[in-house]
Amino acid sequence: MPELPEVEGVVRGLAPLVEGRTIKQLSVSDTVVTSKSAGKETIIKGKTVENFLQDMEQMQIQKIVRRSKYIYFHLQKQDQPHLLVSHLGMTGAWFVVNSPDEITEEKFRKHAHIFLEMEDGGLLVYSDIRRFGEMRLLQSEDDFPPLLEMAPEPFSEGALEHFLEMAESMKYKGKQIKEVIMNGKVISGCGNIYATESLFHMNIHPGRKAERISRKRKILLFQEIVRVLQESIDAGGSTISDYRSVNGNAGTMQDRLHMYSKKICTACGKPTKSMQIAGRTSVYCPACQR
DNA sequence: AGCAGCGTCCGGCCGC
DNA sequence: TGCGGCCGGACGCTG
Repeated sequence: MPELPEVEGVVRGLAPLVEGRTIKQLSVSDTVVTSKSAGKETIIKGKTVENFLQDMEQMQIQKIVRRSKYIYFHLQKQDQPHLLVSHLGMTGAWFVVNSPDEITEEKFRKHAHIFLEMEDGGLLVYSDIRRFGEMRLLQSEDDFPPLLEMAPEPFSEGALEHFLEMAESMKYKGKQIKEVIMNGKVISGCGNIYATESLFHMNIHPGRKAERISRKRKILLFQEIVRVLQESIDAGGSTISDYRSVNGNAGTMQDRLHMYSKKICTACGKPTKSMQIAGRTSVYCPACQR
């Protein structure tokens, strides 16, 4: 389940392989064609398959950057800038190969959906087992307003201030802290894994109301989130279920997790508990976290 | 207007 | 072995 560190790993892998290259032609899987013609919004959002294929042709990939959990492909065609925004959903992955057979893991090979063929050879493939991922071709961020509402990058100046302002606003102060920190308008890139870990390290119960946490502890919590995200980036992300970096590479952060998917608290040895917060399973230690 | 809650997009995996 | 139920980012819709 890719969160900020995993997406960062994908971007770092992808950028040197495809920046500067031009998409000669492209295709999508029969599955996507069939689903889309049945009226579904499978992977390719806000465009027909036909228009997507036509518009993407001859695009030059200028730059690839991460923004929150999204991958931004800055593109250009006939001097016009475009932006391909890719979200990996639960099970999305990118591969740079010569042929789809080179995708070694069967489930990713079997669920390869978008094929971008480069002018100078090589194939950029998007695979997505559950098809929860998204691909949007825009002129710029302005074409898709939710992107404009994202919180600043957590490592950037102003991110802490933004977090405090949001968390202390009327809208969020009555909400459970885990829901607040997993909200992309409050903090960028913190999903279930890193929210769970940060709250555990801070001994904060995930169900505690935001307003019942002092400003001082909120600041420490924010700093802990940033630290955990950075630790995970340095470890290459967490390889959990279907996350893969470019070409199927794996990270090691899953070995450094202390609470996410644990049955026993790694601090006190007592059994953990789990509750639903904003519809998501939230694991915590009732003894350590208050 | 704004918000809570649900629907959407799915296959893997678990338990019976 | 077959099969129903559960899981989940984030937008979009509904009441």
